[in-house]
Amino acid sequence: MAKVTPKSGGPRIREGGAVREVMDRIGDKWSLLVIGTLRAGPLRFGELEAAVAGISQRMLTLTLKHLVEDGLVARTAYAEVPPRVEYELTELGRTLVPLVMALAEWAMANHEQINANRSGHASGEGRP
Amino acid sequence: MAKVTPKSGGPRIREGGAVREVMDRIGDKWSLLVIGTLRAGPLRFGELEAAVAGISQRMLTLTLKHLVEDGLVARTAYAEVPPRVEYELTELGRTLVPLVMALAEWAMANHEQINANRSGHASGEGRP
DNA sequence: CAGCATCCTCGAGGATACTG
DNA sequence: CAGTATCCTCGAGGATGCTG
Repeated sequence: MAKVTPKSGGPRIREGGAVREVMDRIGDKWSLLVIGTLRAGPLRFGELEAAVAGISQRMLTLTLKHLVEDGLVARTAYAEVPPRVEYELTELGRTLVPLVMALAEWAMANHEQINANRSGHASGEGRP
Repeated sequence: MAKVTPKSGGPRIREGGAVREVMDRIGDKWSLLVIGTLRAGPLRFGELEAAVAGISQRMLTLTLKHLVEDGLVARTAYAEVPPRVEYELTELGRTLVPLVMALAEWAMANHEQINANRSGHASGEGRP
């Protein structure tokens, strides 16, 4: 996989590889939800589990592991009992917050219209 | 259910339902790729297939069908032979373009760093 | 509390072939 | 050219139980 078909005149962007690559990482709903949830500050595992609510413990573990690996989230374990672990966005992760929030806001602003379109999409879809 | 966004003061956003819902639709990589590809103007089925390149014909069909149902993409079939069908973003779909592009640009700007972090994520991930 | 490990299901998605 | 139909695989992801 490589270049996209260069279209005449249009401001073409090299979206082939990088976007796909990154999307495979942060493109899944859990990652985006977690990032959005962490934007306010550090949270513990349990807090995240409650905040995202709907995510399984396994998925939260995996998602966090990936995000930490990618350097989007920092994990801090406090060696005490009971164990406490906090997750927070790194600088890199924070640069993603505005995009995630924009997406979230778009979703909230338009999900009704989308639902409406989906129900009877023979009337006037797409024309707000 | 026209939820307002209390983004100022209380840094808590009602992201539970709507975001998840919309993410399930446009959150998959194919939808985002297709939307991004269509931003320059109408494209025919075959052009899209070539432009996205990596997408299977089946997935393109399904993705387009969903996007049309959601009112993000308009389908125009010209009754002629050989058949010609063009897809283009609706008004609603166009409002999503800036976000998609922002995501694409973020991806291209940071995928190297992410890859670096993933390889040896004990060095300087995130930017501590 | 935080988090691996295991089993199992279910549907996203690719390959292929056919049609209008 | 623009799909539709069918089969089949593979891995995302939930449920459950155990450990540090």
